[in-house]
Amino acid sequence: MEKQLFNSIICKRITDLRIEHNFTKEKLAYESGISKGGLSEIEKNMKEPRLSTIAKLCSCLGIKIKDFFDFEEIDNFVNLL
Amino acid sequence: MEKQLFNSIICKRITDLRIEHNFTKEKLAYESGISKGGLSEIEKNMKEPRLSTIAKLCSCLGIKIKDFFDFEEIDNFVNLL
DNA sequence: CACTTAAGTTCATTTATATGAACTATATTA
DNA sequence: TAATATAGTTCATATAAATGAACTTAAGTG
Repeated sequence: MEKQLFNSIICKRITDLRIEHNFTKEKLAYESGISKGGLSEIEKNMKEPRLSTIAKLCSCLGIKIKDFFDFEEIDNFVNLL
Repeated sequence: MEKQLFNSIICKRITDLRIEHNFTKEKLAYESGISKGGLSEIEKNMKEPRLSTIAKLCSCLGIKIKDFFDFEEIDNFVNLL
């Protein structure tokens, strides 16, 4: 089942950052300390990642949480909540 | 049960912003479209708010999500994840 | 071709959050 | 005092995310 629009851009953001940093799903999951099955389902927009999950990913990718949420598409959708 | 340190500063952030904007828990919950019971437990650090919940609160408070995560204490704890 | 390895997906189970109703506490006032 | 209203809390239930194992897929290689 497809989740909401807001979640879909968050999940896409994870994929974009992962590719940008040259990680496979498997590697990012392992090094972040989350399950690769979970990351797979998140990137396919099948679940909404928990905040603590996003924090682990950010820590692994070396970016601040506020910067995770600082990207173009997000501002178009926040108003729809 | 007390939740992790990272979550505690996120929950405190919600309380701080709510007070700053002169909302009661009841009013913020109602206007954000979340349950007041849930908000109560979040502010008491009994649960980790979902990202979509934080997004609703930010929308109601009129702040961007990236700014929600832009505050002093957060940088001290991200490295501990 | 058969085998191995790496990457990704699926799913049953465990664990956790969101809801809404019932409850407590406090203040106000008729 | 009894009644009402407002704010906040607790908890059973419903719903959803995280895990880990089993699975698929594809690439490479003896």
